[in-house]
Amino acid sequence: MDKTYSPQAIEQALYKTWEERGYFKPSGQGDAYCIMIPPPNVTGSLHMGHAFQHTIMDTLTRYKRMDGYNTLWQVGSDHAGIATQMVVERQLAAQGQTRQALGRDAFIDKIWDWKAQSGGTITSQMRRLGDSVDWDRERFTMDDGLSEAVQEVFVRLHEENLIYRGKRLVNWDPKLQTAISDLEVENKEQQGHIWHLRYPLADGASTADGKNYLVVATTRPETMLGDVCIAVHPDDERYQSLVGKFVELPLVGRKVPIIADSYVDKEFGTGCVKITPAHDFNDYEIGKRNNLPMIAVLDDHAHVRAVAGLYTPTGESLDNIDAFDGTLPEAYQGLDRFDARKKIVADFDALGLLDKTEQHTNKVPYGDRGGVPIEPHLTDQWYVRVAPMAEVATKAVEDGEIQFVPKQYENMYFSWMRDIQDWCISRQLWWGHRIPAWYDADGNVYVGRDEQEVRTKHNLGDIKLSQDEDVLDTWFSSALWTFSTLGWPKQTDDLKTFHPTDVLVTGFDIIFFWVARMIMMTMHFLKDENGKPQVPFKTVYVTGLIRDEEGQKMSKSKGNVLDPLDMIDGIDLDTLVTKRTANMMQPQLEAKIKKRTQKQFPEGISAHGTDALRFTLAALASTGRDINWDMKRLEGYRNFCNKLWNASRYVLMNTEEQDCGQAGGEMELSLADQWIIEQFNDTVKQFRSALDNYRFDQAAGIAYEFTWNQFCDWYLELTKPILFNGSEAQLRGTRHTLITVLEQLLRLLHPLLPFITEEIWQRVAPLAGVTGETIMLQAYPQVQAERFATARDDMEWLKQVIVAVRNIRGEMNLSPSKPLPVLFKNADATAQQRLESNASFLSALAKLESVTFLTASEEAPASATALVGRMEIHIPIAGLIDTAAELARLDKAIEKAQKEVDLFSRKLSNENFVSKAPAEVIDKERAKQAEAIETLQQLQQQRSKIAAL
RNA sequence: GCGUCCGUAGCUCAGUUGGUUAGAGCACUACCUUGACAUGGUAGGGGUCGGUAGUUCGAGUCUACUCGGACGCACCA
Repeated sequence: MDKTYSPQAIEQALYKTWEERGYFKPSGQGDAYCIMIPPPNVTGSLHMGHAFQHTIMDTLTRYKRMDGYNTLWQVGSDHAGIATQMVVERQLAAQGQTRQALGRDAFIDKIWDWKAQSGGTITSQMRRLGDSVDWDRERFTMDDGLSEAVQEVFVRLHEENLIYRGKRLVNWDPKLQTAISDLEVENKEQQGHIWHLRYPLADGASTADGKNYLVVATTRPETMLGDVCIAVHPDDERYQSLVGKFVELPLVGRKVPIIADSYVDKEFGTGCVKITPAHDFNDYEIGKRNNLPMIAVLDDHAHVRAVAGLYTPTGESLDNIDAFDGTLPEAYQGLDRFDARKKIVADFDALGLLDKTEQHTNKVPYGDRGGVPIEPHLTDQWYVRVAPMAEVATKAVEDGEIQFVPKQYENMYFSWMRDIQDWCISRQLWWGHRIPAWYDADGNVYVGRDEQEVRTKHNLGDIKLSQDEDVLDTWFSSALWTFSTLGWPKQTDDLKTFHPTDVLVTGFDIIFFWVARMIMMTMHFLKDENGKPQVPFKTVYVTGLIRDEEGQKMSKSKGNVLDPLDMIDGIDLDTLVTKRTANMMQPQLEAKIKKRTQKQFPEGISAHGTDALRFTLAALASTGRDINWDMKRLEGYRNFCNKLWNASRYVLMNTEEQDCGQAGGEMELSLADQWIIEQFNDTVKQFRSALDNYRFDQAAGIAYEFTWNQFCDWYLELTKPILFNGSEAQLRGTRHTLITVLEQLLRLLHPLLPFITEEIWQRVAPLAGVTGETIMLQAYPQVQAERFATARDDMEWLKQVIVAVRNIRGEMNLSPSKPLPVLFKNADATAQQRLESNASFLSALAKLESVTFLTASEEAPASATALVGRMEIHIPIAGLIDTAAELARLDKAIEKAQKEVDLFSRKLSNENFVSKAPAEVIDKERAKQAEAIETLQQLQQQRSKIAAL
């Protein structure tokens, strides 16, 4: 083996072998264990958050696979409707083309081209991360099978009246020209204005205080073109007498009524609200409640129309409203919404109808993709009636059929499910699943699996039909992921075997988008043999966000994004800067990002390898918490890998071509051998329990502690005296222990550190008498019955003695190379036995020259001392050290002991404590007090002895 | 406005149902090229757990209030 661990030399070749040999496939044996990958965007790339989630999924998958389960990690990607279409449109724009010019079919072909070209990015990244997914089952939301599932679900839901089409107010993105769901709207706080407009009262009416106008406050004056009434609170004494009367709508010259509705807040603004049902969600509700018509004044581009759309409260078209035919004032026709706003304010001002203008902070809805303000817009859309499905889905979590880890996310889930809105599933895009609905010339709609089915079912003969132009929300297909990937609507063996799946690993940000909808859809369509709805998964492990060192979210515009592959392979500064500043939408940020990057990574990033990255992510994965990324941790865990590598080198150097006892022969296990076997057994127990409880941070800690602090620091050192001086039987015992413990340790660590463990295991396994092609398919270590209980106690005690001697050496500044004579006093029979039978360990690790036992009556010479229990350790200091240093050392120890004595005395002299605390607690405190007093006395005696010199 | 989470050593984080003298990694100090490893070894320094008030024999751990930060939901004419 090379002296230094170099991940780049081993990782990729190993993965290739694993994949080629089909190790990632379900074994077909044992209970099923299945994880569905959250499908990443097919044309995207993996970021640190993915690396994090994939580490967790792969760790679980490898653990369960080794533990004998029929394990499937299902892989695939989604088509990311808007995002992908935007990317390709941008490419077209760069060539001076538009999708409209290209036409629908040609444009979709372009997207498939783009998918073919960029779709490999993610899969190659996943291979670099070591993901043990079954590549032969890779699925894509737009492939034939999944498309069939989408269609089937749509048709069936429609038949069940759970999907309907209607003209409703939706969130409309005027830039992307499509509807989006509530979830895709981000409310941004913004400094704006609120305008107070005067609406003259009609028919000579006047307000209580004698004015001939009402004042309404609005942040969106341009919508006044579509006002249908003024609303006041029914209890508002200022306006009660005006209810039922009318105002003259300025600029448009329509008369609209004054109505009473308790939605209005008397305290806010003037207490009068203009109502525009076609342009505001609250107004829409008021309109429906009060049976008011709707006047839509903006078109799909959010420009003022020439002729407004006129509708009944439920969305049917009207020719006119009270003789108003919809024609809007010429002055505003064709104006963009914001230009219209300016002009309307100016015109009110000119007419003396602008009462006042105030500064106002309000929240403006923005589309999370297009980045422009969303316009509430009346359009025909398809909806899923989710309430009935939500009820079932909520109950599944309430009843514990599905559990969130950490549990607190269940609250978030419940709060969303409680007042869930119907889901707008149609999108005015080209890239996606085309809605399986056809229209005849009269606008009648027919839903079916294909045109032929529709014609047959509805006896349409050969009349002209045209399919709905729209596609479905990407999340509609993602919602079917757990069962569509397994072959549904066919009743496949895979479905029977792997569904319901076991764990879903995902970020909290898509609990609503994805998790909740998956639960609803799955439970609606999949039933077990008793007809009971099947959950898609039993556990939802929710991860936090990976942030940068300063706790900032990683984002392209901040220029603080880290690519997991750069953690693995390393990257030089220039390349990193180039990467971070490429394709900036805002070029002015470039300089800032460059500076920041140069400051953060003056030397670039060095290579750390996949294993170190994975271990770091696991170690940082405390539940339910965001992770502030820390390069130092990554470095530390690369060092850990190096440690494991070199420890293995040591083991191999001492076992290769040696008799490790595999062929029989007398074998004697040393105390250290026995101790490490028990330590390892404990570690297996803890490690498994950590994984079973999704505590990857603890698992990493347990692995680190055992490997470095026990196996390397103690055990390997303890084998040296035996390997250099042991008998045949002892050699065989120690070599056997070395190689078998290492072999098992590698198996234990494999789920977290797949590459390094496989690489080493290939050499180690034969020496340990283990056969098999790969560590991946070896049995996972099991907890064994305890074999060497006393060895563990003996060794832990011996370690204390060694540490005590080292401590004296360190504190007294004695050269590490100088062997020291040591005298033991007050050694009881057990202590003496422990010391005598392990003299070689003691001498080697504490570097001793001689060991002497003093009887009770023998006086120790002037010494530096330490206590282990009641036993005194003396290292004669004559000629070695100055007494001042030893006095200082003792003073420190005395101070500490004194503190303890005080603490326990205080506790035990507390009447309340003694009378109320449980007896066992008191006994424990008493014992500790006695111990502390004895320690203090011994130290004080020793001090006076030294002081007397 | 409603709700959730977080605030523990210089930094990043653990700390299970309240019970020893609060832990780890990194960073720091001293010494050490010892035949697995300087991506190393040995020893060491460092926090009273955001604040206040409570409950309790006992609180980092429970309660209330409070300060600071993150997030979710709702509202804003």
